[in-house]
Amino acid sequence: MPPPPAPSPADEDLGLVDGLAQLSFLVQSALSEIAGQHDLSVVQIRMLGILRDREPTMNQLGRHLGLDKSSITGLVDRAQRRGLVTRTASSVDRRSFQVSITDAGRQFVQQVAAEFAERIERCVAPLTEADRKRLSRMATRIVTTDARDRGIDLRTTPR
Amino acid sequence: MPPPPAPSPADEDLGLVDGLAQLSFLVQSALSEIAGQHDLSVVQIRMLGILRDREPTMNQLGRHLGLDKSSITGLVDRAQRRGLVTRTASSVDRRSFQVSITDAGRQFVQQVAAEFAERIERCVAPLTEADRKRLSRMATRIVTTDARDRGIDLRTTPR
DNA sequence: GGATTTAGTACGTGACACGAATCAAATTAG
DNA sequence: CTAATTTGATTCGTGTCACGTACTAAATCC
Repeated sequence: MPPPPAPSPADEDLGLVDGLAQLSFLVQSALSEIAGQHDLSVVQIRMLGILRDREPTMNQLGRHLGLDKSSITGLVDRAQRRGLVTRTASSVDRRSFQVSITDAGRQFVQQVAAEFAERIERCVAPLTEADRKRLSRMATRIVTTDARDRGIDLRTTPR
Repeated sequence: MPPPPAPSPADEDLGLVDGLAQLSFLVQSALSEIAGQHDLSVVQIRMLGILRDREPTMNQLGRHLGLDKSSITGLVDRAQRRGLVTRTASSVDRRSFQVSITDAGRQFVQQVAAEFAERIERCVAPLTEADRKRLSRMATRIVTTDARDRGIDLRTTPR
């Protein structure tokens, strides 16, 4: 949430909670803006990002994105209509499909990822190299711990 | 974007860019989940958070949220319908309204903020106290620098 | 005073997200 | 080996959100 500590003079610390909240809004809006320039939504990009090194079923994709399966159908529909992904009938379960990224989709995601990286690095420029290293470590730590906590999810999905 | 470095053994560093991206997804999903438990959306909560210590016009509110004015009408409409905010005719400009949070809205936002803080602190627990302090400082630094860069926005809006 | 800008609304469109209902295929029970 | 249940996915209806366009009324400019 926005700057609560209005009554400060110089550079007041926002506190961990508000700082992280605002940082997440910053990152998200950067992502949204860049994706938008390629006429893609954040969710679409997130999906493509997942599909970079995975070939999940609809269901698995839904779990990755934290979305209901009923949301996935439309998501994949739209992406497929634009030639970003494909549905392939599963050979083991005749009910399910494997979702794969197409070359076009891969190009998109690479382009967006590059622009995003550039943007983030610009935001992070005011930090010292040592701090950036620390920040990277800490973010990784938080994210992986959380992933572990809420049921394993890391690694690809070829199980 | 999800865990790209799959070929690692222990706790590989995700890198700054991916680490921050995933961290932002984590924060956002926490926020979304908590807001959802109170039957509110992230945007609604964000708006209420802004209105905690501001009383902007529709237009100013839109700028705070980075949304088009046409989006604001519906947003405020829905919130007003639920008794979370009010529109008050401006005394200086007969075209515009001041948007204010109601007591009910304030209660909601306080409750959500508390739960959110608790959740974030839990996520951040694996870090040492010193690291948490550093993380807070760095997040603040990034956020405030960015705000300064893209046209001043900090502080309340009584300009 | 007339032209232009500004604040907000109305309307249509489209992406998401969800829950409930549905169907077919797979799995489990008995 | 049927019968019952579970599971993968789709459809449909609803609601939020975001945008662009068009429009009204009030300010402001000249």
